[in-house]
Amino acid sequence: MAGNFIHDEIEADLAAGHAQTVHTRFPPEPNGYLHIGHAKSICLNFGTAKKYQGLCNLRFDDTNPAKEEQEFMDAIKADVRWLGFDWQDRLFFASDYFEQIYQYAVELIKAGKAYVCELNADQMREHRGSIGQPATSPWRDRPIEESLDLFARMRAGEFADGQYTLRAKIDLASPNFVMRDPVIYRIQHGEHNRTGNDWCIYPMYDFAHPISDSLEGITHSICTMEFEIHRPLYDWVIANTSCPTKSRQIEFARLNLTHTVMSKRFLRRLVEEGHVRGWDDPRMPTLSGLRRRGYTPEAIRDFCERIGVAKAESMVDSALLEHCLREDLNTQADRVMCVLRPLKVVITNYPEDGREMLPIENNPEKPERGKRLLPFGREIYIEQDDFMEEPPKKFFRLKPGGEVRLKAAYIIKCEEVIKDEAGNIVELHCTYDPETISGGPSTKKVKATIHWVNAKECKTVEVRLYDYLFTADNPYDCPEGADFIDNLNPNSLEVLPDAKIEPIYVMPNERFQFLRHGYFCVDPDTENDHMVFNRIVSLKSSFKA
RNA sequence: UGGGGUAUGGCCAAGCGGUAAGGCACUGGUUUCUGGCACCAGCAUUCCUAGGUUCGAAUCCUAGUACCCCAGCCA
Repeated sequence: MAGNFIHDEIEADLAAGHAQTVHTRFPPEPNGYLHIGHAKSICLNFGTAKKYQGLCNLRFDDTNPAKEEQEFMDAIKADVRWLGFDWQDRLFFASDYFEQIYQYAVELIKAGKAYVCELNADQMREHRGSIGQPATSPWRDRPIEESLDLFARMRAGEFADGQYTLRAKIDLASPNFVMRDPVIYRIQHGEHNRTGNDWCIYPMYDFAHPISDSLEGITHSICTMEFEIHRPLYDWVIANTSCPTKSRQIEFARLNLTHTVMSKRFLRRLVEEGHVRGWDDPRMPTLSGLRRRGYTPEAIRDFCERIGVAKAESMVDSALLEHCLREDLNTQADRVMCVLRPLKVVITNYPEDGREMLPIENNPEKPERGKRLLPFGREIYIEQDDFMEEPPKKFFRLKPGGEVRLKAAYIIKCEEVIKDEAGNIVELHCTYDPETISGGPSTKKVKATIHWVNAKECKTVEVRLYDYLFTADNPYDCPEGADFIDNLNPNSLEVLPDAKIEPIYVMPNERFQFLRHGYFCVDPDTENDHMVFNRIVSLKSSFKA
């Protein structure tokens, strides 16, 4: 893994003896699906641990039973594994530490460093103070014994939600609001998906996280920039409790990608309002969406490597992700010919019942992938776009009287354009030159080689072409009164129900390069007699009309 | 308006006082039975601005400017 400022810090810590090993963690809250932004964090945490021969834990930060679900935990584990990372036997849950966290809270109360407050949420807001104006709490000087008793009764379930909180006694006048006696425990009745009804009080993130890190022996707690102002509190908790080890929090900037949104809240809206077909819609930046689309874990890891890690807010161009994908798939994916929008071509000088099997390479980047045989015949389909009746000068595919090579077959010449009454081109009559068989002695050159399929021996398949979900680079950039939803790309999905593919057998999730089009993946909607392909990413093209 | 953070080409990003890495994008060209891939070449006299220190500054100092985050009993 390439270095970054976090690694510089880690190396300094190692050199100074502040840490002997490197132990990180990836701590998702199981309240949603992972997206490519999480992939950055996963690669950073697991990658950093590996770089320094350390370990990385997977820990669910499940301290808010109202939001968290088993479904998300299962999906998160599957996504992390799919991305290629292994937490071995180190799957942890903040909820495993509830009893210990509780005891640390008691310890704080006994030391006069925490107290039970009776302000409700609204009152606490009113007492929060403002810039230059300290917060207040009438309960700050409650006797230790009284807080201890109240806290025990909070745990025992004697009170209603919100009636009491436990607050750390730090500094009501701090310019950093996080330090103005933050709530560290709240009452929340309702079932927790792992601890059931064992608890009705739950620790806040700011209290549970440093303690969880410490209990697991985490040396470097890597998180995103918005937690930077929480770091004094993170350090305070470790310094003011007897928790076993000291961990250091280091923050980095989260990933933003052009043409998409990354916040869980907005992704949820896309799903719930039906703008996409689910969390795993191939247009979604979720790992499950990218997986279904056909993205490879290798490409995603490579992308996370290339974007770097820094503290400045940034928005990475989606073109980089696409580049990583093309680079990976170029060597991985076998080539196949598929005509997306078919145009029938009759080769008039080819025998009526003629048929021959022509060899074609599977992957020019990998000769060891060998060749396969393609059926050729008198009637074929070519791409509608590969013929133009009145082409611009730079167009060098098929035109009236013009010639092109059919990949792995012959050079054909367009003799006649057949149209219907409405003037639409319905068919082409061409002739072929038998001397120009691919691999043969002919030295005849033409400007273009196009793909084709045999009309008699091809399969009709459904192809789904995906484009950016949002037209704007930054979907949040919208006129006043508008919403990011208004930036949705109306053409983010185009379904082609009548594509023609050469006769092949496919495996679920298998990826191909459709020659001259792009990379495609078998979608799970595929059934025996109905194949569905997703376009993962198109090929680059330097053709300019 | 208090606190915290960040500013290097269109987009990321190295750089840590010795004279601006790399990738993506883009632009030319070579090659090609994929207008793909590969290959070659080009792409910041300048690092948010203005002063200062120094033989020498993107790097140090001073003063500004812009943007992001913070007043949940979310994480």
